[in-house]
Amino acid sequence: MVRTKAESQKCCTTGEKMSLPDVAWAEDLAKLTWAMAHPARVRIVRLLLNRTSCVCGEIVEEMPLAQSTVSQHLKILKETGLVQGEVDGPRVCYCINKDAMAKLKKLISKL
Amino acid sequence: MVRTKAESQKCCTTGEKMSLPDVAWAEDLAKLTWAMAHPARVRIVRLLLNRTSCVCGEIVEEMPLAQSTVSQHLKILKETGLVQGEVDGPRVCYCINKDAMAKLKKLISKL
DNA sequence: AAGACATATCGTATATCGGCGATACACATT
DNA sequence: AATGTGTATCGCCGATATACGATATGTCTT
Repeated sequence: MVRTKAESQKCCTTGEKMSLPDVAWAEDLAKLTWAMAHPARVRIVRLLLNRTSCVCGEIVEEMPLAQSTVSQHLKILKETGLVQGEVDGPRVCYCINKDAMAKLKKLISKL
Repeated sequence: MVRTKAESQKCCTTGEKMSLPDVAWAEDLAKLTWAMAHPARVRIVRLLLNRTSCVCGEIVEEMPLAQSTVSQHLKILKETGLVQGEVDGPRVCYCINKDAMAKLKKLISKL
């Protein structure tokens, strides 16, 4: 337990009636944050933001993980919509879905 | 697989050399996002932001979860620093750690 | 000291994650 | 058709998350 007083922030001041935050919204945000809740996925997103795009193989090279593992993480990022994959001949080119990223940033910033 | 072309966003344009994003930073962000990666925890945070503070029991009442489960989620939020608990007599009063929240928002916004 | 109350922790069951190698699949080239 | 290359999926495993009831801990009151 935290037994020390909160130093710079007051606690236990009031208790207004609160409106139940809608569950759907919470699940929405949780889904997005969950996608970013793994260092590998954070790095992948970061990678894709630094470059304009990235072929899957390049991502694998940058990560200390097996190709199949990276592919799994990419799948998760795709499912949450944060990343898009475009088939480019024999390879797949990934890029950030800016709309989804914007949504994540908005939801977090409006917390 | 995603087989459709990304409509409004160009993909596979260039491939600049990228600097490996530091792992520590990724782990930092992943830890914070992981704390928010569950609807129940998102709702708890939301709850604490709406009110200035909240006694544990009130949180339990608002959630469709057992008291022990809520306590577990609170523990996770405390461990990541997003929330602070202050013992107030027989009860515990929780509030948001604004510094940690600011850090989360900053890390996300600077993505 | 004893009881009532609030919260944390323990123990357990189940589900999901995260990792890998092996394999399947898709596309391009020969 | 056959081969090669790049990527996705499968099957498996250990580790961890999630949920709960039961119990322990701690704090007020009587």
